[in-house]
Order: sequence, then C-alpha cells, then structure tokens
Amino acid sequence: MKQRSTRQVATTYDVVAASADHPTAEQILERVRQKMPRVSLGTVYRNLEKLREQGRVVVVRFAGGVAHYDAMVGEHDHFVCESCGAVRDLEPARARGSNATALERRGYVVRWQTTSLYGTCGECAEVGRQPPVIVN
Amino acid sequence: MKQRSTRQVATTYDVVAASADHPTAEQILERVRQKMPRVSLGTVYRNLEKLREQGRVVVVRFAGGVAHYDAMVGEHDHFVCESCGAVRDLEPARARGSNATALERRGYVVRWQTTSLYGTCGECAEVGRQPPVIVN
DNA sequence: CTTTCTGCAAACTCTTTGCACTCGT
DNA sequence: ACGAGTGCAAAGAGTTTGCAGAAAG
Repeated sequence: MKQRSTRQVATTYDVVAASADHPTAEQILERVRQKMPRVSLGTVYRNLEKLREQGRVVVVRFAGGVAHYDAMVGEHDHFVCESCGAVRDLEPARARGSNATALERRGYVVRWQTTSLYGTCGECAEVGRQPPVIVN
Repeated sequence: MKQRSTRQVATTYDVVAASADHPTAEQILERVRQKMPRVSLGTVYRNLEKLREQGRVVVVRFAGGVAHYDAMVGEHDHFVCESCGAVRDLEPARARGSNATALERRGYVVRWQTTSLYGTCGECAEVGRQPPVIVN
C-alpha cells in the first residue's frame, strides 16, 4: 500500500498551491486540464483526498456546502463575499477564545477552530452589487 | 402569492425549535413523522427553506457539508465533536474581531460571522473515543 | 512484473423540482 | 373556488467507486 508519485497528483497539488481563490474540485479540474487535458474529475477527487490525508491541502466549506480546497494548511479564517463568491484568507483572529477555554475546563478537547466572515467585498460594494444569498 | 399556515410547516418548526442537536433534514423528517406519518422529505426541505426565508431557522454547515438546521437564529458559534458528531451552541465569542475591523476599513461590508470549534466532547474524551474524521 | 493509479462511467448522497391532487382561505 | 401547499417520484448537483487498462517502482 505504498503511495506512488504520479504526474496527476503533482499537478493537482501545484494547481491548488498556485491558487489563492480556494477553488472547488471542478475548478481544479479545469486548471489541471490546461496542463494535462485527459485528467478526469474522479482522479482529481481521489488525489485531493490523498493530499488531504498527507496534510498538504485542507478542505473548507462555506454556507453553500460545496468543498473548496486550500493549500494554506495552517489554522486561519476566511472572508466570503456573498455577492461574487470570492474567498479571502484572514489571519487567525485571536488565540483560543473564552469558549475554547471554558470547554476545555469541562473535559472537552478543542483541536482546531475556524471563523468565517460573510459580507460584501470592496469591489462589489463599490459597484453596488447586492448579495444573492448563494454562496458556494 | 400569500403564505398559508399549514400543519406541516408548523410541525417542522416545532421540531427544529424543540431540538438542541442541530438536526439534518432527514432527522427532522423522522421527528415530524412521529406526529404526521405521511410527510415527505421534499416537503420538509421546502418548509425549512420557507422558515429560513422568514428568518425563523438558520442553516449551518460543518466540515462534512450536509445542512443542519437551527432555530437559534442569533449570531453564535458552535462546537462540533469529531467523534460522535454532537453539535453544541456557544455564545458568540467576542465582538467583531480585528479582521472585521480591518476589512471594513478597506470598504468591505461584514454582515455576519461564525466560528466553529472542532474537537472531542467531554463524554467521548472520557470513554477514549477517537475522532474518525467524519463530521456531517 | 507487480501493484498502485488513472480514465471512464455508473452509483450514491443530498437537495431541488414537476405534476396532479389536497387543503387553507 | 382559487391558488398555495403537499406527496410522490424523477431529476440535479456534488462526490465516490468498480473495473479494465496504463504506468510507477
């Protein structure tokens, strides 16, 4: 059960690592296909899962429920624009908050945490674009 | 296009309001059926959407991507047990963090935010149950 | 050569929708 | 009686998986 290093896995990782926009599997497929046109969606999903097991990518889900992939592996937060769907990485806002501390005092283990902010990004706010409630 | 008040909507809301465990649509269906056995899943989804539009329930998604429904409508945070899947409401940890302030200074609108903590709940920690990485 | 990985397509899960019928108003 | 709501089943989106052939070690 040893893992092999294939061009598909490498390219998939390169694409995610080069993307700052938290692409979905479908978007990753498109970008991988620019370099390897015959890659299939199933392979992309399998390889993303492999990369996740290895801790090289992270799966993020926002209000709409579809999986977004991020090569920024450390704990951090996100801003999601409800108008255009853009996602921005943010620094982890603060150290473990009072909630985590309170839970740990009661025997809970808090392994990680993440905050998502939802609103309208600067560009959309300028153009006056309104949030259509759909966020992937 | 006026809204009618039906027993299905009322019962669906009652079920969500009486549930502290953030049930999925399927779980809500089961509970509604205890009172109205012929209700269908499609109706539950339609009514949950209606309640969401009315601001009476809120959709929450965790790492696994499936929709959970919550009648606690105010802004608040969640703890998710990675072992048993239990979800606990937490108080909103803090006022708008520095991230929100910084974004707003740049012309962003931050409409709401939510934090999710992931770990092991007290009960699972006691029994020594390990996280299986699956969280609905 | 052996075993994992890939491409393809079919299967699966969760959610939405079309249609004929029901029930509030 | 009119029209929004319901039950059912079929269709959609996103994701997973079985299998035969391709390729890494």
